Amino acid sequence: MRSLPRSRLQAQKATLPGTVPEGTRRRILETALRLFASHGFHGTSIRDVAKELGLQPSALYSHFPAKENILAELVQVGHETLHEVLRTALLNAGSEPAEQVRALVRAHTILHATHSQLAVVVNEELHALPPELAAPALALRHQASALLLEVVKRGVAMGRFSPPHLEATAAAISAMGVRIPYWYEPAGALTADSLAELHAELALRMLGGR
Amino acid sequence: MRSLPRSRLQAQKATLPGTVPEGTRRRILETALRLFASHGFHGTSIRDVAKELGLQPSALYSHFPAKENILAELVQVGHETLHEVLRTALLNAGSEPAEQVRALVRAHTILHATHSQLAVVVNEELHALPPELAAPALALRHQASALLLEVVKRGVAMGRFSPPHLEATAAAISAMGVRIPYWYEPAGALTADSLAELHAELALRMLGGR
DNA sequence: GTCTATAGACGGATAGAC
DNA sequence: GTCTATCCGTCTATAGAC
Repeated sequence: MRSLPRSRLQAQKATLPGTVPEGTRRRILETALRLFASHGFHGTSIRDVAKELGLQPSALYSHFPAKENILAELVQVGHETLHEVLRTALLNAGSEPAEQVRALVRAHTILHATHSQLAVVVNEELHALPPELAAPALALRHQASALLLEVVKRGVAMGRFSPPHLEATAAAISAMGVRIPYWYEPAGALTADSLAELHAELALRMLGGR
Repeated sequence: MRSLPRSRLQAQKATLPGTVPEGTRRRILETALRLFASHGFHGTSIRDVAKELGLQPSALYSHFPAKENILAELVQVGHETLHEVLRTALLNAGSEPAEQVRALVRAHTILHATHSQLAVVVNEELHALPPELAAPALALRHQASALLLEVVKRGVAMGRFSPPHLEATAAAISAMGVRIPYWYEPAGALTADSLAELHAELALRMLGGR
């Protein structure tokens, strides 16, 4: 990345959710997260990450066996966080399908609005991992998308929802969240909580739930 | 790209819309489109493109001055096509806001469903271009998104729509289309036309237009 | 317009001292 | 755990013959 052309995302804080302990290892992950989000995995070199941290390139190999393992850990943390956040939201929601959809969409929206860079890396750079490193994250992803689909199906069965198409509507609801990093500005007038309410409302409209 | 890890998209036909004449130049663009969509711009080398075409790497430089000019042309064609398709759709629609939204969403959906690879490259690899090469495409993109926003605003002013939030709802409508390449399978049961109708319906539900 | 050959920079990763 | 130094493969791009 000698040229440093454009940046995919404005370089924000790059905070890492989850339970990664403080230290150089975590600083590597946070720096790589920021650079991968801006320039992509293949557009970022080990030297770029090291320079940003004031380290020599070889120092990184005391913390990760290879460059792709840095990405793998980011992707894994991202998927674990998503899955955890959705699962908790659903557990804390009532039994009414509309409330469950609200809870899922709110959690999905807030996660994407507050961890934009991780969302971008998880969604755009997963393909750079060899299958064996991507597999655990893919399994979590399928579980997460199944959560919404099941709630929607149950709502339809109970006569609460009337979406024009199950999978396409679930995909549209999910798409709202996934696209947040590309237009939403946290510093703007719209708070993450407000956006979460908005998306919940739009989801229920799509489902015919109101 | 010695390792060839994962592929972001199933390798389809990779047809190029627009008016690029037949010949080696076009074959380069189509091959690069397929490889950029699968492995990204930085994950694809000039050698990869040449090998796929049965050419030597140096032969490509008779057609393009540099690798980034191949991407720039793909990005430009993609944005020109999008803008043209939306403009035409709007011209052929009536004056009723709901019909105009239907027309825009239908066109947006069909383009993304039938040119998935170009959509992916346009959306995920634009950042790899230096600003001066990306600028014309960015201008077209802003024009295109303004089309939807203006129709929505007019519909609100006429009392036809009642979206919970102008920009967020327009973003959600656009997101449906942009995410198509990541889940829709053209060979499946859902045709592009059916999906277009579905998305138009979902858009009008979000707008409170029915 | 395509070839062979290669220049010259940059890539990931390792060896070994401290 | 970080450093210096380096290996060596791949990268984009060019030179020059045909």
